[in-house]
Amino acid sequence: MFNELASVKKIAKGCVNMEDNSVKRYPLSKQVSDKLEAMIESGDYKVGEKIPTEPQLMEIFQVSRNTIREAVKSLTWAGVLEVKQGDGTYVRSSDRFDANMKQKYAQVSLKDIAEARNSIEVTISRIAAIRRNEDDIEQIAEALRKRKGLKENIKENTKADIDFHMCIAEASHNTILIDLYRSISYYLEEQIAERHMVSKLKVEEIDELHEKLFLAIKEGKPDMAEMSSRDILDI
Amino acid sequence: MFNELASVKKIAKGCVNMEDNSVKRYPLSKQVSDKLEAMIESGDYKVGEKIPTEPQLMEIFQVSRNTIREAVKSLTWAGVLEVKQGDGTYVRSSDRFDANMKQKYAQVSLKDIAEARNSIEVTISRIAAIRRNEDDIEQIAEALRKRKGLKENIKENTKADIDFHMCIAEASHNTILIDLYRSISYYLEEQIAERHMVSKLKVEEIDELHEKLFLAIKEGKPDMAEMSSRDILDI
DNA sequence: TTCCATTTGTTCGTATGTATG
DNA sequence: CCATACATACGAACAAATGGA
Repeated sequence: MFNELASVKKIAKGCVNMEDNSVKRYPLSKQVSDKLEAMIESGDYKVGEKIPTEPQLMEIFQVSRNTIREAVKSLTWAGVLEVKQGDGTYVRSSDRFDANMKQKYAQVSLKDIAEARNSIEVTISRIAAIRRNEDDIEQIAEALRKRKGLKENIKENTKADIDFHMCIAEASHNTILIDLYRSISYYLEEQIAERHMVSKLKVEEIDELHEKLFLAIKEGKPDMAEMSSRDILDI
Repeated sequence: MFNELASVKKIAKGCVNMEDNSVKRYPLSKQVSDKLEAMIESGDYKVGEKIPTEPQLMEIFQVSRNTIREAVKSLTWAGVLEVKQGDGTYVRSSDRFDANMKQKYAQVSLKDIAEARNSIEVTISRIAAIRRNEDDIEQIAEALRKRKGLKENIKENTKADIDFHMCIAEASHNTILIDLYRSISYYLEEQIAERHMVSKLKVEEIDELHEKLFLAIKEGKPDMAEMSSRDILDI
């Protein structure tokens, strides 16, 4: 079953000598976790699947059980693996990023989270206005159309709204800001979906504000984009 | 030196019996980390201070070194402790919130990370100008003084600079923004420490910009704070 | 500067407990 | 009940980094 794993390159014990006299530490446990993560990312083990047992991993990587456990533990804390005592270890997610977010947000007030999201949204709008390309503009325009289309269905509307802002986030071309914004947005979506329900403005006015934001980004005006974004949030 | 610790209640080995027949596992390492965290939260060990060495902790809690290390590790990953090989273990934060973002950031380009940090810094400056209180202003002023003081030692200077901006972050009174900023800052501190070395401006001009940011926050001018913050980063 | 004691880092072996199927 | 698999804990040895003599 794990024959293909027998071809795993022998793990180098101790340190790795670099050019000159510099030495880079590369702990066995780190080597193992790196290899495991690479295997997961390359699809050797898919999400939901069980990875080999600890004794099997000992055999595969030729290290002690403690080292295996150390590696598995780090991937567990990174959200990549999920361990079930008496059963086995499963692949939870191939994405290292949003796994931990939920746990972290659990204790923080919704108000702070919303504010953090809004802050990032404003700053993202500014960057997007500077860095967007033609493709981004097209994507945002499309999302804006969809957003305008539906009015009655709240859930659909919320989703369209998030899509619109996610398109803007993508246009910032900054991986970490995108991931931060997405993680927080999805978390908030689960918690509340009524930002537009408490709005003091009419639907038409909100649409207009979004239109303005789009134009600012399209025309590459960061200050205007930032202001428009703030206007939307200050509803 | 650690006599007051001798009074720590003996840690119960094995399991804790609950009412009925339910049994709740309470691992030694978890007991140790809980106690350590409680001590930190209660002020027995303050932020920046060194906690007892591993052998001392073994003596205090009467458990093996591996157990101590497991406990310390969990607090390290929770952002509460900071371990320095060959030196000791320090209290980084009494707040358990900032989980290990380091691993999450590992695959993202430094450029994106720096930009994300700068974005958050700008938005934090704006919020701080709105929400700061007298105590915040005093803290920031103090950090500004320290920042101005030393000029030659690069490492010290970097630390003072981070402290200054962390004070501003604290003044925003938004837990998640503070933690995001702190996590990213610490990560960047390890990666690069030369933001001011590549600066095109003279030291005096940089100082002046920081002074301006402080005044904007002190006088409660969000727009001016945001602009000043951006000026500092656009160096 | 070198040397050395201290402190943490990594890895192994071993034993025993607990949960699952 | 039992074989399997993971959880916890102890002890030991050596490596590597730090700070001070």
